[in-house]
Amino acid sequence: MPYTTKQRQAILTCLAQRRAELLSVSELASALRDIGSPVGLATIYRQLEKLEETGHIHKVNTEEGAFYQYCDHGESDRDCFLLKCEGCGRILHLDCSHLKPLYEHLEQEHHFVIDSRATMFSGLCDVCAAQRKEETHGSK
Amino acid sequence: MPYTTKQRQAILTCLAQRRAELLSVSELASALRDIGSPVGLATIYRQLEKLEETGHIHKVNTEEGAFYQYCDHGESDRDCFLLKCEGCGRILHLDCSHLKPLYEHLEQEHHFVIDSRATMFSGLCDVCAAQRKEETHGSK
DNA sequence: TTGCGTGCAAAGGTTTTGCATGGCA
DNA sequence: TGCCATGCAAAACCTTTGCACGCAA
Repeated sequence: MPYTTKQRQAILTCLAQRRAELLSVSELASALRDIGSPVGLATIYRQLEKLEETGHIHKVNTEEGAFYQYCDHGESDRDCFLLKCEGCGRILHLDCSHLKPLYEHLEQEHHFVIDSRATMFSGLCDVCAAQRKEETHGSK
Repeated sequence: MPYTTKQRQAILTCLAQRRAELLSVSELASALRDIGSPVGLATIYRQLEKLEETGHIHKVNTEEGAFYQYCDHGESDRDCFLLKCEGCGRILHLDCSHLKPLYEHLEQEHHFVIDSRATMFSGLCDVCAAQRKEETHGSK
């Protein structure tokens, strides 16, 4: 492990505590400010790059920009399944046993190896789907 | 179909002719200049957004920024499944009967409605997977 | 003490926006 | 004629870089 500075520590801790979410750099910056450990933007970018290289975190590029996620070192054979709601913009995590068989099928039959940590399913969460359905019925 | 302007036409033609590649906005702009149909940057961005909405092209967000690719899949109400190769960056289309049941499961059990046109599976295509495997064996 | 990490501010690049103009239906 | 698309330039953003200083090993 390289240097351990309090900034690096704070960044990693912050991401670890909110491991269920994907954080943008600005969200991370304000989260750090909120817990009383403000870190300069340049430092955040530099540390995130290093943390990604060392496998501590994962970077996800989306339509809305880059997001960072704590990486559970546990050799994550667990199905990590990301759902992005197009309605409210939130990113949900899901453990679902139906995924692995599908991925195996894709690999064996279609010769494509899925990277589940980088795969983001887009759609609507229950709240937004219900809301949209209501709107459709409601007017016009 | 909305207006068909020569700029829109030029952009789509340019992407179609180079459908094997992913083009960045600046690459697209200079390609348009090269064929004698220069288009303003703002217009390119605005048309790309529309072309993406109508399903004519794909937008790919990568580490190196956004890229655009012509979509061969046409209008089709058929289920269009997208695979993005992290190795070569290309987007592959796939018709696979295993996906629909999964999506139904997600909707019924996890209350998440998948938007298959917006969902991009990330991973490695057969070529890149083989290459990577080779590299791993080869050195170190 | 040494060298990497930090913060600030400036630079760089990309994408969006405002507004007057132009062209298709 | 009425709209929408266009082009330009400015603005807004995000990310990187240069440099002097600070702090962990």
